[in-house]
Amino acid sequence: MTTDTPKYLQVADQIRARIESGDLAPGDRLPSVSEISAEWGGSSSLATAAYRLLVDDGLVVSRHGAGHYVRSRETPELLVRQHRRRSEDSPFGQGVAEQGAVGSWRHDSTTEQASEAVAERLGIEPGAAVMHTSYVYLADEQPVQLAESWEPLALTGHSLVALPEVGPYAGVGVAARMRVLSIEVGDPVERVRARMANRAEAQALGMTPPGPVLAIERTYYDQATARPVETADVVMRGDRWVSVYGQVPTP
Amino acid sequence: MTTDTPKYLQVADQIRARIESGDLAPGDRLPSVSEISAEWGGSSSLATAAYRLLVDDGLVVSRHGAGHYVRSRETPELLVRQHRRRSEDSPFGQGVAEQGAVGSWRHDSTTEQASEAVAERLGIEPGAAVMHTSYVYLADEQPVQLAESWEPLALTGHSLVALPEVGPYAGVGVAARMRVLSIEVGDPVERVRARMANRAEAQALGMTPPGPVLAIERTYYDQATARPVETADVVMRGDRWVSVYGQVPTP
DNA sequence: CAGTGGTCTAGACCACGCT
DNA sequence: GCGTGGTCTAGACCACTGT
Repeated sequence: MTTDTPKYLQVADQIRARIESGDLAPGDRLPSVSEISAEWGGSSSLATAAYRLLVDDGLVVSRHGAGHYVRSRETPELLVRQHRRRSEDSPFGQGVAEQGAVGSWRHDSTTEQASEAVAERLGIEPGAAVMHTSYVYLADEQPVQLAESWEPLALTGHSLVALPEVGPYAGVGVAARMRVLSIEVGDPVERVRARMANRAEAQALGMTPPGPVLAIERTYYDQATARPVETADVVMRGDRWVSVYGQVPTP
Repeated sequence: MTTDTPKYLQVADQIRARIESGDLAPGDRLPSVSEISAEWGGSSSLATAAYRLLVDDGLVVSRHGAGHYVRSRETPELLVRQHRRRSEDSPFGQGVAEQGAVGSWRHDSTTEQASEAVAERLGIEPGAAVMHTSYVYLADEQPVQLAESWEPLALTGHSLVALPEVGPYAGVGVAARMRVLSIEVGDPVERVRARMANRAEAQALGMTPPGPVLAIERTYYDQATARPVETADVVMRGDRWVSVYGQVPTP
């Protein structure tokens, strides 16, 4: 009864088992590469390959010159994106403020002709005029979220709120701005995906190397007519954000 | 002016550059390990290490005995996970059926003592008895979704619905099963994250290499008492699933 | 069959940290 | 200084594919 699983996997599995059983606690130092070589025979590459697996899995951290250690369970501070009813704020400001961080953003608006995809999402004809705004959101000066937003210009026309981020209605969120036009918007529809950041996003979000992101396609509708009034692509660092939907019932 | 970047990284970077520039197209065969050894000198481990990086990055696939190939960009049909109100089905069945696929699942239930994390989410004492069920969901025989579910045993006790997937109430979803106990559950609260699959998940979901996943922490509450009745960790392939929240208003 | 990738050995050299 | 991990060599053997 020979085992056909490679030896370096056996080594890794044994160490993993000792970690998961609690035999080795977070922060504990693991056997050195040469200790493993002595115990299992073979060359140093064996232990190195085993540790590489565990490091890739995030179970172990290696400190050059000091040894391998069981990773301490640091759950990085998570920013929360609460999808809340009847909120007047922009969804971004809420979560950041609740974490005690300082939120801010940069933006850039231009009018363009709706692409086929945007037109589809806004229920308008391709080529119709839309206001396109790009956002970069910062928490404590660190970019953490990107968004591209589109609104039909036919809706906001030449009103005070045509430019989302200019004038008295800057930064208050779609719901409040639309109310100026006597439009009531309800909860948005959000389509959430997980994917890898592309290079531009990774650079903008300071992710080296590129990591997973939450990509949300969000659309607000006029509650009276069910017509879309704003659609946006929101991209957030997967390691920093949780997007929350629904709420605990109040009995 | 020597470069201090390791040689295997240089090899990997050069191949990556050729792929990203389009010089090497998806599906193209890459230089063999021995060809690289001949070109760069050194042993086969050099090329092997370089290819390991690229494979881990998802840029390259290796076929044992056949060579390394530029990964082809398959964007498969997206399955939709609709988070819908007043639904009696389990959330999984809906989306799959709408895509014309055949959904099925495997499961495995055991009773255990609640861990600290699970107890926190269920609002019970750590160590209290819970029913723990592991699910693997398949669409057209392909595993596409994993879930770990916990329910307080104090709730379902020795009733017909203590085992989620046994008896007349198998596969109908939490809402319908809880109604048997005269418990009305509302919409769940979902906390959505994006992260990389760990190796076990990647293997279970057939993701080679590990890719981004949607990780959803879902909790159902008793609407009358606001007490949690079920909590689950759901993991879905990020390249296959969209999770949808909210709905277009009906004027 | 020849060619390929995956695993593994035995050991060398270097960069790093003080466990 | 000495032990540590990270890189690298030269090559062996096996498992797999048909490029």
